[in-house]
Amino acid sequence: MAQAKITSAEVAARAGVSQSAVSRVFTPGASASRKTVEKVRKAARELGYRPNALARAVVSGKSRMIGLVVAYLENQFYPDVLERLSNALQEKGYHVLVFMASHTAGNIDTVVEEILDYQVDGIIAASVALSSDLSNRCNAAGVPMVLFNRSQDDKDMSAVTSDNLAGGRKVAEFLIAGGHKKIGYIAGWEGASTQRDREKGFTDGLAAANMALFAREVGQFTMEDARQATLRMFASNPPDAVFVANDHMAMAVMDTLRYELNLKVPEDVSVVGYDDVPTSAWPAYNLTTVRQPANRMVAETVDILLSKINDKNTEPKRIEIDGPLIVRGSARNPKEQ
Amino acid sequence: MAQAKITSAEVAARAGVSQSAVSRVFTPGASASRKTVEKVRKAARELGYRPNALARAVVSGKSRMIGLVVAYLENQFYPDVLERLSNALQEKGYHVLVFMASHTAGNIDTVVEEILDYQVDGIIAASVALSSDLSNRCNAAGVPMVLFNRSQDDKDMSAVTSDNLAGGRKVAEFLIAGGHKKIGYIAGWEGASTQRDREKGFTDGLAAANMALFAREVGQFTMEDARQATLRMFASNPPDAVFVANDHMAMAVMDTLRYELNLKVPEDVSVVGYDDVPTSAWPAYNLTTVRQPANRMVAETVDILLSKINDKNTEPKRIEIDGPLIVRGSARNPKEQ
DNA sequence: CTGAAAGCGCTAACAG
DNA sequence: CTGTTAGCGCTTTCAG
Repeated sequence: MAQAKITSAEVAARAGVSQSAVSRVFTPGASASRKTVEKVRKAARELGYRPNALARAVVSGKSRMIGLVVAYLENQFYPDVLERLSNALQEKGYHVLVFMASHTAGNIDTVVEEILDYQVDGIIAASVALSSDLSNRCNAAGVPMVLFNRSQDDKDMSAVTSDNLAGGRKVAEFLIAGGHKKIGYIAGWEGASTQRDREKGFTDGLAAANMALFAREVGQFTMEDARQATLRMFASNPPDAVFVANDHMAMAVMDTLRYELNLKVPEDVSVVGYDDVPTSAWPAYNLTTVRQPANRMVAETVDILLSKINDKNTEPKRIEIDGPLIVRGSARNPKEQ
Repeated sequence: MAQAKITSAEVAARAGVSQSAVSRVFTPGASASRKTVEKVRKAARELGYRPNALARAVVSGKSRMIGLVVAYLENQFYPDVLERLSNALQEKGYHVLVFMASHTAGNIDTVVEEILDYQVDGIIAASVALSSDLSNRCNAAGVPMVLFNRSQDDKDMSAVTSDNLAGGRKVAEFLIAGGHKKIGYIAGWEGASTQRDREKGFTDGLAAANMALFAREVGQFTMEDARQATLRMFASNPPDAVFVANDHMAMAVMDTLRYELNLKVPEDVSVVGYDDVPTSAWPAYNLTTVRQPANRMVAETVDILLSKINDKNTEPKRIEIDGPLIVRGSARNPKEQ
């Protein structure tokens, strides 16, 4: 039957020490004599005692929980990131409280309020834009936050992204080197900084070679919108290459090209994506793409967040990590011409 | 600057009522006069007060957090489930504390102990097997647990799965009806109940038609192992159809068949999977598969867990939800012969 | 190093 | 309905 939970007082009684002694034994930085430690550990083991993390949090003001806000897990990049993030944080003794900022479950502002209620030590917002009002609240509550894969103009906000500008430019250079003349772009949701930066880098790269976008459609970062965008683009004036703002959409674009438009990739059209999600390496897609170095991005994110937790006065940091172009088979390769 | 957090006492002072009055106003089931409610709400709004969920949890014994143990998010079925689970729980006022039971971050037993430390109200274990010792600890701690997509012999353990036995049988019948004579099976990790049940249902279905497995290899539920398994199977005695224990592996099998073995699917080999993950519907795979009704499985899981939280004496339940065979193009279709 | 005592912010009887 | 009074389980001074 459900045995009542063991308290430190009970352990203390059994070990013949004070309750605070028990607390010290289970507090990382505290000191106790070898003898006390042994007695307490023994009693604790026999009773099956484990400290109550919540009570500890209430009094110490540190919950060792990190709130993670994430919008949708359909794009493979995010499960991957979630897993890495959770692992990295677990290693540091933190745990992740997940909040889905989906459409159904109330708006994002509500979600962040709820997170704050749980006294998280920090917040990671993955691919969600926050009202500045909200970031103020977090600040007011003294809860550091870092944006993952999004950046905001707000100078006090830490953010980790890949170098989307450079990435977009690399794609342009690659496509130009491949001899493409009619280059199209399928955009993501235009409110996203990643979308804007990738496009900017891309068109800058084009401009550097005196070229401009031959066609442009918006795919909103969803597969269905990307499909529609592809159909529209190829109905009017078909390009010979298309850069798609992320892999998730790029795969929809490839499918649409191949199975609805009967076009060959890369013979008829070159396709390049962004992210390098696991699926992109599958033979069926074999997608040329810019890699977002998830491991390094995660490491930086955790790093910044923990620094800020340990010292609230740490300056906000914006990091852009360079990612390589991964050349596979979905785009004509200049080297092999 | 980081303003100190507001307490109910401060709100009480400003509203000119007692601290407990404030507590009542913010406690769902409690009663307070219209007048008090107004005064308190006003003061709270002005101060930006929100109740501390952790302090509440300590004293009430209810944290309104659910621990979710999940092993790996690479198989798309799980991100999908995680998202649905989190949404469903959020709607009921619960939040999800995620624990990755990965290889790197310590073994699963440790993970569950950590969850328990956070005083979660319940645990959902997705696709992870627990030592019976561990389920005892949860029981002892009075924390209900339900297994998702796994079942265990332990009769006290609630579990929600699809009807894997029936699913496996459907595949056998479908393949037989398709006129296949040499039917192979690529197994998942053999410790998994899903693997065992799917295979059992499948071979039972074969046996009912006086057939037996023509070939069998183990793919461990990973793409690379599945690839190797495929290579082995087709090197020795190639079947004309293969049932793969889940979609994640099935896609690796298809890729291997097409791009390494130069076989056509379904002309040379029929492939059928299990799960119906989003990717399976993509034109590149167009995989015939047994759908696991994630939405219903999630709904049941949440239902069972919350019932048990509200009344610890609720009987454990094992639910198997029937899922349809989704006929697409990766296997020869009897109807079209 | 150790115990006693004072809280952390909140809920839950308990009288009124 | 409301305020007062105890705690929840733990950390953290503070003397010793």
